[in-house]
This record gives sequence, C-alpha cells and structure tokens, in this order.
Amino acid sequence: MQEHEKVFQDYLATKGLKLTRTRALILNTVFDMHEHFDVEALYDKIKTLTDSISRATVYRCIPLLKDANLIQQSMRTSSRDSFEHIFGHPRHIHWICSKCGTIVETDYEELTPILNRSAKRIKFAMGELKLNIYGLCWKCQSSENENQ
Amino acid sequence: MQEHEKVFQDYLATKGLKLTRTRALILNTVFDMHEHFDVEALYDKIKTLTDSISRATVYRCIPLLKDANLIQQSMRTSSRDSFEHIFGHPRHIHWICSKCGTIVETDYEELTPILNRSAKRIKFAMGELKLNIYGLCWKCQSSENENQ
DNA sequence: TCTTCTATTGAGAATGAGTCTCATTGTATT
DNA sequence: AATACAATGAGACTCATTCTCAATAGAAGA
Ligand SMILES: [Mn+2]
Ligand SMILES: [Mn+2]
Ligand SMILES: [Zn+2]
Ligand SMILES: [Zn+2]
Repeated sequence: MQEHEKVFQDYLATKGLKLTRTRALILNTVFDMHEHFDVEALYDKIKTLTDSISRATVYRCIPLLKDANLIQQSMRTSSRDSFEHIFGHPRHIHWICSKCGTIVETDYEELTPILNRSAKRIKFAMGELKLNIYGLCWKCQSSENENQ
Repeated sequence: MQEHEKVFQDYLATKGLKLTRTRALILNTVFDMHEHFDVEALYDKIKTLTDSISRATVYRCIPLLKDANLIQQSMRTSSRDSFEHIFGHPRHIHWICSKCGTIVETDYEELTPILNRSAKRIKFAMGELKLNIYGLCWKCQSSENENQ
C-alpha cells in the first residue's frame, strides 16, 4: 500500500468512511497525473482505466482528497477549477503566462517569515495559501517583440 | 468628470468604444461600492438607480473595467467571482476567514522586492498578482476554543 | 432636420461546471 | 441469510456566465 493511500485511508477513517476500490482508483490516478488537472481531465483519464465510473463519484471524491491534504485547488483555467496533488510536494508560487498558459513554479521559502510576521500582527491563523502571479513567460515576451 | 471616468473613457477610446451613459452608470456604481462585490450585487445596486439595465450589460462591462485596470477579480465566494475597484488603491493581500468570511487586507510592500527578484530570475514579466490566504480570523479562533 | 450606419443594449435563451436525487449495489455485522 | 447503511452510477438539476438577436441610440453626413 502506497504512502498516499495510507494517508487517505487514515483521513477517511476519522470521518467514518472507507477507502473503497473506486476511491483508491481516483486517488492513484490523481497521483499519476504530474500536471495540474481539472476534474474533467481526471474523469477522462479514469475512464481509460475502467468503464464504470461516474462523474459524480469523481466530483464527490475531490473535497475528501482536499480535506485530507492530498490535493489542493491551485487556479482556475477557462472556467474550470484546476487541482494538483500536494502530498510529498511543498506548496509553491504559480507564475502563469497569460498568453501561452505555461506555469512556472517557485517556492515560498523567502516569503514565509514575512507572512508569518503579518499573520501574527493581525492575529490570523494561516491555513491554505494561494499566490498566483499572472504575466508573460520569457518565451512570450520575446515573441511579443517579434510582432512589433 | 471624475478621474476614473476619464481613465475609462481613454481606455475605451483605444478600443474604438465609447463611454456611454450605461457604462458610466456601471462604472460609478462600482466606485460607490466600498467592499468586494460580485456581479449580482452590482446588478442589484444598479437596479435601484435605474429600471432599465440588463444583467448582460453589466457582465459585458466587467472585462472592460478589468482591462482598463479599474477593477480586479480578487477571489471567489460561494461560486461567484468577487471583484473590487483598484484605481487609486494599491493591490493588497487578502486574509480570508474560512469560518465567518471576514477579509483582512495587508499590503505587499515587504514582499515586492522578493517577488521582483524571483521574476527576474525566471525572466517573467509580472502583471496581475493575487495572494489569498485562507485561515481563521482572531474572532473565529477564540470562538473555536469556546466550543471545546 | 432627415438618413444612414454602427455600436450598444435588454430580454431571454443557451451553455456548462458542479451538485443533487434516487434507485441499485457493496459490505460489514448479527 | 437478513439487516443496515455507506457508496455508486445515471442523469436531472442549478445557477453563474455567455450568447443571440431584435430594438435603440447616437454620431456623421446630406
Ligand atoms: Mn503547482
Ligand atoms: Mn481587497
Ligand atoms: Zn508564455
Ligand atoms: Zn472569522
């Protein structure tokens, strides 16, 4: 049994729920996707593995994975919520190119102490943290110049 | 003519569009709202000022105001996009209480040099920047303890 | 002033991501 | 096996947002 399966099972147990075959399939597919994904893409991928899966079941599993700290909702791409697995990965900043959609990730390291200080000042108990920066990646900057 | 009207008019002119009476009404209502708002709330407020306004027109105006840098989409509250006017206000960090919905705002000042350095390192041309931190406000932290 | 042309608008239909219902199935317990 | 209840699939449903289209406004010209 893989580490993330154990984590999910433990979380589900605290809610009186079980790690069923279907939930395990969804979980493992999530950890096989190494990009950000939306629920539709996840559903499509699972459909290639089994023919009996309902979109509703996939949607129902998402909040469970989220509460178990196995995935996070990271951004919103063309009207769909976009997720990624975070178990075993540190959370990170997303630099999103508004032109080509490329996403670059950097870590929070330098920001953390500053944010902790701010949190303390305003007496805020930090939970989820989401920093998305939109702009142009280096490729799209150069192609902008070409077009001039 | 107010400053933000001038800005909007100038922006619209670059697109071959005009600052119509309806657009001016929407713009001014936006600048009369001093909280974060969703389109439905904006529409409701405008309806108290005139009876002939279409939801579609309000929705159509939003991307114009956004591209003119007069408003920004800040967060998403119960399935609706939430906006705020930013002309004349610096962009800021949002600390969002997951329990009561209270939003505290702090500035980016200390973060800016760090982010600029990161942007330079990855050759990214920063545009819009969105930092939302979810957690518990001080009030909800104490009420959590009460309930134990 | 009267026409012409185009952008703008209102009303409501359409879209689509996400949620909900309910009949059926799986599984643990007695 | 019988009971009890969680879990699932199928598809209906919701509701924020977008789209369509006919009617209107308003600028520019005759
Ligand atoms: Mn990521
Ligand atoms: Mn704000
Ligand atoms: Zn790019
Ligand atoms: Zn609170």
